[in-house]
Amino acid sequence: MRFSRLLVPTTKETPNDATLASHIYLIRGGFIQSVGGSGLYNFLPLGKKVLDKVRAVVKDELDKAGCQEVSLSFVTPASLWEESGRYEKYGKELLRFKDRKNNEFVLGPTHEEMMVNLVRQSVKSYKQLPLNLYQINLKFRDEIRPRFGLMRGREFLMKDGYSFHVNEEDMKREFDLMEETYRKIFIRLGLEFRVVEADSGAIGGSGSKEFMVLADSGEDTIVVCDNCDYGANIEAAVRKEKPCDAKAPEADFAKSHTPDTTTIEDLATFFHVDPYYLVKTVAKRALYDEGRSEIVLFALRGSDELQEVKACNAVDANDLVDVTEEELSEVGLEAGYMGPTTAPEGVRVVFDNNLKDASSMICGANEKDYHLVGNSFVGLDADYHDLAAVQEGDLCVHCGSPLRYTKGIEAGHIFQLGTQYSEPLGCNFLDENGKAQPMVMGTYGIGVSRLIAAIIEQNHDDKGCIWTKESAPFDLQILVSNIKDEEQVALGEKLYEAMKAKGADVLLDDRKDRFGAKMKDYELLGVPHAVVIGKKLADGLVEFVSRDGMIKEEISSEKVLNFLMERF
RNA sequence: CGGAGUGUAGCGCAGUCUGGUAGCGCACCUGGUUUGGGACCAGGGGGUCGAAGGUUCGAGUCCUUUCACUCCGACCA
Repeated sequence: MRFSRLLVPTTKETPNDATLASHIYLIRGGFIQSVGGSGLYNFLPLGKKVLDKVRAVVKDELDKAGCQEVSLSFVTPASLWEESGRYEKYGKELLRFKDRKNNEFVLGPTHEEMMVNLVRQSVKSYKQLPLNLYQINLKFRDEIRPRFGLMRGREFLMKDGYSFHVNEEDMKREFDLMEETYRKIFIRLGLEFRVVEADSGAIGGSGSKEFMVLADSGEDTIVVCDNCDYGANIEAAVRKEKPCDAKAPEADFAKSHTPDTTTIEDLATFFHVDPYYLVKTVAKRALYDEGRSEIVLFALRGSDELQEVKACNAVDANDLVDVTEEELSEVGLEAGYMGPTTAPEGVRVVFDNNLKDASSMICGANEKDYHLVGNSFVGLDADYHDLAAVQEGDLCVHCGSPLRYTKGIEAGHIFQLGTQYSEPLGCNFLDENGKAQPMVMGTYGIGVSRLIAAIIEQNHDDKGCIWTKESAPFDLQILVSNIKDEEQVALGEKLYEAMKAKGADVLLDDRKDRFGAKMKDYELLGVPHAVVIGKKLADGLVEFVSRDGMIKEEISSEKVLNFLMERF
């Protein structure tokens, strides 16, 4: 391709809403173009090339692993979502609309229902299983707050795959195969990543893993162990039971007057105890289907923080929202003095696992200005769940080493679904005995357009993009410094034609601009290698540039063709 | 949905308080000079001033309504 013919509107100025490197450079480099803000983007020729290359890697590895590509209708009848029960559960991110006949449709952010529908219509026998089908298509998610360019757009390209099996065991085999396949994809794309245990969220199911591209700008906090390979999203991370060095307070059970002592900090000071021996009681309103909701008290140690996703899962709610003091009063609760043991009738209480058999605890008395001391939960029959967020320094359940936080970009997610969708949607097969059984499913996603952002987040410098080999828009860029110098042009053309003939994807910068402008554009676009044909050609020399580190190497102009032929 | 802002040329912005010819930088077009780090000179094109209504002789500017977008928070593959 000739630069003079290429539509790449590069700019010097950064768009004012862009803060992330990937967002800035993808826009400035003319890869993508914002469509009236709001998380919608056009892919310009260069962006489309990168997208296609990433997509090709994904497809190649999946096909090698035996998956089959399909393409599902983008518009989905709402009835399918009603069948699976997700129509209500999914919330406002699901874009819903009606056609002229007033039938309801959705634009799917993920396509479990559609794929199950496809399979239940065409697969009847165990002989046709297992099956792994995927598509790489646009998805739409009506984000509350789209931002960060391709990282969190509303419309995005995603690979979503679904596998169907006769039993759990075979599904797990496929799940492991997909993990391996995903690893290959991420490695080929040149990414530094970590596979972590995750919460399953709205997709549902159990045993899910996320592929996190490590980057400081990542939106997810992940907990990792440096000693072993344990890694988990903060939403799902577990830790070794936490001991406490501080002495337990000695007190018999009693009601204690504690005016103006409403925070854990105040209480710890007031009683001179470690927060470990205090009960933190967090009230949330849990939202369920059909608009039902209730106030739930989550009790955990004062030294811990509530992990909302865990809490939400513990009560099987669709969502948790904050409650106001007025709402608390209505059910007889007093902010700052809530406790799990004396909660008013009808208020649901969930205990953190860490409180099981705990003693010498201090908690709110559910009465203004009073706390209860000397509580013992030994043998207490209560609703116990893991509710606490793992903190840095907590110990790994596998090897006992300290855990630490890092940031990641979620670029892939694989789930063991089981029969969660096949059962309600009636996706059954006949087994050897002619008995109908629901298929056991797995589901696997990769955010393809998000991967592009992730690649740049991880691979850039202060000048622009540094594409990895398999994601680069071109293999090589040939930069003719002065387009009026016939010798330079002649060599540039010769190399360009020769490399093109060899099958390399080459970009020839034949524009009339000055050297500086061309160089800046090269750095911004981030093609892995360039040949710069400039002033030194008079001395028989050209430069070979590697974008990563901007390493320049002088090469004889006579030998450069051979050099390139060997290298590309 | 809560708080704060912004809508003026493709992009970034001034002009609005105090009503009176629609501006600047970048980008774009023409001609010329220039060609190793985003050049220079000269000339030029491009606007329903987010939308609707109102006040006024006159509205980008004042009033009312409305829409959109951005940022912080909550939330989220």
